[in-house]
Amino acid sequence: MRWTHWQTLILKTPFSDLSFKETLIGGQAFRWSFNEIDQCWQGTWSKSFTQLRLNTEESIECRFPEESEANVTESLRQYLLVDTDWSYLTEQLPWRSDPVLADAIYAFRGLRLLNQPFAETLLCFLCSATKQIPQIKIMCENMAREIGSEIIPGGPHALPTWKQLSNTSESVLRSLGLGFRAKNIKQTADLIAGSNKILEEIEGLPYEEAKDELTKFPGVGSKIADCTLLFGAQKYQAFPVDTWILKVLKNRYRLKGWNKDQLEHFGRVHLGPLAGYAQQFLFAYERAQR
DNA sequence: AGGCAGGTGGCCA
DNA sequence: TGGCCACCTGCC
Repeated sequence: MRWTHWQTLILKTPFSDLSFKETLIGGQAFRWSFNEIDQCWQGTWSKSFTQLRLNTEESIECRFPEESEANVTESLRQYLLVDTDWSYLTEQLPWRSDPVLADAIYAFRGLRLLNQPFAETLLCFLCSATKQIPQIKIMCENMAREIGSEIIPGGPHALPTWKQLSNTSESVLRSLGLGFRAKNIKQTADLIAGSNKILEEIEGLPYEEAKDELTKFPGVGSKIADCTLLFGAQKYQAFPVDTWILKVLKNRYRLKGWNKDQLEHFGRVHLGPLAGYAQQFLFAYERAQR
């Protein structure tokens, strides 16, 4: 594969080495890996494929297969939200009165949320139930390879569309290692394929309504709906409570005995309209201690 | 070798 | 409402 020359992308907010890596493979996206031969990160989203490396902290370099669509650089800029002022958003978080959050922000300075395609985000997180990140990545790779379309001739495949998934049998999905998630994905695919523009409509709804709609899909509960809205629809008030956040809240915030609904409510009230961004810091911080 | 992992949904008190 | 459990599969 022939690559374009490396281009520089200036970032409004710098990364650190740690936050760059955490942003790509920390668990909000499952389509990035380190290419040892080229010594850079590579990943796919939508119909795009790119390689990235951290240049200075204020900029990254990117390149694309020569056959890429003309707008691929702009697509990457939107995916990475290069013009968003993440340091300003971080300032809005209640770290001044919250030493746990302050520590997490300090450790992962420059961490950001990606702006992933909504449909793909839903699919990836439907795979995530009781699975660790490496396993989720394998499921996504398998689906892309066997069902998704080639992005570049001879290159990687995109994740399948919901249309492609609805044309795939549950047993084929099971053969790709999805386990009991295969049934949920198949049924969700049939619902989406049978209703024109339903995902676009949900993505455009206000947070609460979008969450209500998403949880109507089989296999999508509160946590997966919140991940989909946070990482795939830029609804930053979404506050996914998973096992790691449960640990943070129960142990570091001393909220043992609270149930999940109460903890979700606590997060929303205490962390405010950017609760999801705060969650990403807390998640990274807690996982780093394991 | 058995238990557990970025959950969800159904069932029962 | 709240607790318990099955559900696939792979990995330690």
